[in-house]
Amino acid sequence: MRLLRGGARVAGRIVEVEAYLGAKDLASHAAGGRRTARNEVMYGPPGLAYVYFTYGMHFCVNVVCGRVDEPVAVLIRALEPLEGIAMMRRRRLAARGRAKSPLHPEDLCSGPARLCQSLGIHGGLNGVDMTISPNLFVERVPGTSALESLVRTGPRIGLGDAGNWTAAPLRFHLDGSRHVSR
DNA sequence: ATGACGATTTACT
DNA sequence: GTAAATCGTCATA
Repeated sequence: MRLLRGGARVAGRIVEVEAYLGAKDLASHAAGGRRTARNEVMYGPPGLAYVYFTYGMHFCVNVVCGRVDEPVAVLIRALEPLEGIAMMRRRRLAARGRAKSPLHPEDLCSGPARLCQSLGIHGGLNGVDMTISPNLFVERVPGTSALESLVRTGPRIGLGDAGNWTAAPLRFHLDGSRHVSR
């Protein structure tokens, strides 16, 4: 699968995701059935983009996957850059201000907030239909498949204490990809 | 009204 | 490994 940003035509292959499985998932923004202005689109139909702002400075993007009123979503954590790499680099450099460390190709989209910088994903895209919108969509890459043997699983990253759910193996990434988050 | 806390990134010791 | 940056959101009062 790949994530594509329209207009400037910037795209990447999805190589790392995390699943958030509804009201029972204590690590989810919708844990316990919490429903607020911020997470409202998680309760919408599948295919919507749930874009949220966090840590006072970063955006992250999810694909809503559950039925209406079921807050299931998949957080896109990393991409392998495919198109518009020069644009990605420009946006990342701009977002970092005058950072000192070098910006390697594998630093462009290897993290949920990094990929949002590279693709120019912001709060204005919250709620867009990713199956239709020319601005932001996900599509299958012809001739490819996520073979189970190439996908590894593990605990989700960056969670606080989420009880039983803290260590649930709901992070999935392509084995051996240099573009997954560190 | 207030305060604690992030589904993170970056730099520094 | 530890810590700073930085502010919207949410629970509590």
